Amino acid sequence: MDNAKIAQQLENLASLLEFQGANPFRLKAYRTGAQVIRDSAQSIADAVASHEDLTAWVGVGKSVAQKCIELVQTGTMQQLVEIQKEVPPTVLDLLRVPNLGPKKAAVLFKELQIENLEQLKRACQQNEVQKLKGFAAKTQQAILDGIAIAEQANQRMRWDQADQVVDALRMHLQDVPMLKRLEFAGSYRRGKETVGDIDILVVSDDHTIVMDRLGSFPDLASTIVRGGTKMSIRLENGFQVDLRVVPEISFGAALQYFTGSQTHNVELRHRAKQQNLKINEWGVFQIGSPAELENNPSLDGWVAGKEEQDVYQSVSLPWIDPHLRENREEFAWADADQLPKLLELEDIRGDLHMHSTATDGKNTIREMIQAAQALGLQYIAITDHSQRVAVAGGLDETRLLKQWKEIDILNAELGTQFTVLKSIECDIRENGDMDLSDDVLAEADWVMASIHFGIKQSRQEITDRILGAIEHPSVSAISHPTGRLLNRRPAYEVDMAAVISHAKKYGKFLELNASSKRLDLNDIHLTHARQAGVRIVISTDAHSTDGLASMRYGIIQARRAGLTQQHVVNTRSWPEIKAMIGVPS
DNA sequence: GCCGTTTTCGGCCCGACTGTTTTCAGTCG
Repeated sequence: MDNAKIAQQLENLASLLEFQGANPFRLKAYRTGAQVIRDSAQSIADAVASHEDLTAWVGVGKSVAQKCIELVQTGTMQQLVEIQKEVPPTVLDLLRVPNLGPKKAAVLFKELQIENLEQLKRACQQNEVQKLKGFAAKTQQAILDGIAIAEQANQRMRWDQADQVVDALRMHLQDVPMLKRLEFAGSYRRGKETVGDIDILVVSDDHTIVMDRLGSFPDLASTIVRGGTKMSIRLENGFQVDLRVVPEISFGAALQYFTGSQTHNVELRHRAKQQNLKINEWGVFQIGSPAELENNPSLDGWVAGKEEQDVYQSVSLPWIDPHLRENREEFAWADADQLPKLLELEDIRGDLHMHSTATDGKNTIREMIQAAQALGLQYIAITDHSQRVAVAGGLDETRLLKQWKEIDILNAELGTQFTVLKSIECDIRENGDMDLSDDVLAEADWVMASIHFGIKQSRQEITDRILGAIEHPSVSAISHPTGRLLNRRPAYEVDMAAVISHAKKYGKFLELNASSKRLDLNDIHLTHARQAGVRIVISTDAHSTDGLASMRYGIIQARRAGLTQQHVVNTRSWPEIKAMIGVPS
């Protein structure tokens, strides 16, 4: 059982206990434990096998440790099994309904035996819900509205989709009269691969005019709440947009607060408290000061809040990049004054994964070269599909060798200014064989190996296929190593810890596929690769000249994993990369 | 349930908004 599964079980346990009204701090403890376990590069299963003391991990105490041991050794958690006899797991669906939290859901379960969305909907329609104490007509209607939202796709947006919504909102809001500052916060600003809602932060002396403008956004479906400083709307596509209007003196504190993540903020405020300070969205305050009592930044006791870096500075921390704010390593780095200089788009010198019209790409090699040159790149690899990918017109050896002759001619034309690598995205067949002969692969400049078929195989089979490819002398990198498609297809079963250690041993690279639909590896796997010393290649997998712009999505993902220029191979010249392939890192 | 450079007990981040209320609980972020 891997860390993610263990974390999921702990979270389920916390949610079901919450339903039963358990001590909130106990739930917090389980959820903290789950996050620590999910983020850790070390396998819990391995730690249990070697009788390691799990309570040495901060956030894991006696109880969570015992549950981990039980899960690893037996595959189940008795306490979870027991509680599921009392509370059916389907009740967790109820918690996805906006306006319905654990307290109200528990009442509905207890009083009306409601276990799922279908039963809840019927109870509302039959006016059973509004008869309950603490519920009334408005609450019943709010639940009914919420069910419709929960039944909708209810997915998080991919970051690139959120980016488009943000652009539209910015265009709509930026010329509001008397608008002093406008910023987008939340998981969008943290660059998370998917975004749950959009958070807008505004400084203006006139709250009404800003909120009225948001209320006229063309894609608006409904206004959820509107108060003095806060407004929430729902868009036609179901997504929520939150607006906060704050005074100029509070902008930094509010930006920090609404950027999150929640666990990052909890840690920051915890540190503030130890220094007799309190941080909220209005600023940093001396505890017990008049301003703290009044929440009025103009009074004494206000310490900081105008700029985000002032907030961090007030608790003796350097400004921390939003991409790192997940309460993983950033505070330890900040304490040691070792925050990394994160990778930037300008650091990238080449793109080592793209397709041409020879297979399923939309542009010719010459067009891809021109587009790459326009972006300032020094080299590209044309990595068309191999023959196994028949639907894409994958290349057999004859066609591949012909393409390489074409590339020779182009390189002769280009001179020393730009280099096109003779490459291939070679499939790892279901039986573990490479899709092209060793002789042909040996002639390539650059070989990426990837899995497109047999993705339902067992964890062991898929892992073995990838480990075999890593060992192949001609393979340089494994592309989109987990095969996931965001919001569409989960990762296939693969032992990433084994892949990472094998890549290290054989000096091969792992790809961060920058396509906004993939972003594969994810931030956690990238972090583990960095910690293990495995080098990463970030590439676009472009199927057209436009696709080359996807590099920026990969940069954000890499930054979230704390990657710097030195962790990423294609920040180097091609000859430097070539010298690194197959050299254990 | 977890934690500790004030603590092995006593605290655990913090505030806005809504609805059902006579002063606050629930939900959300």
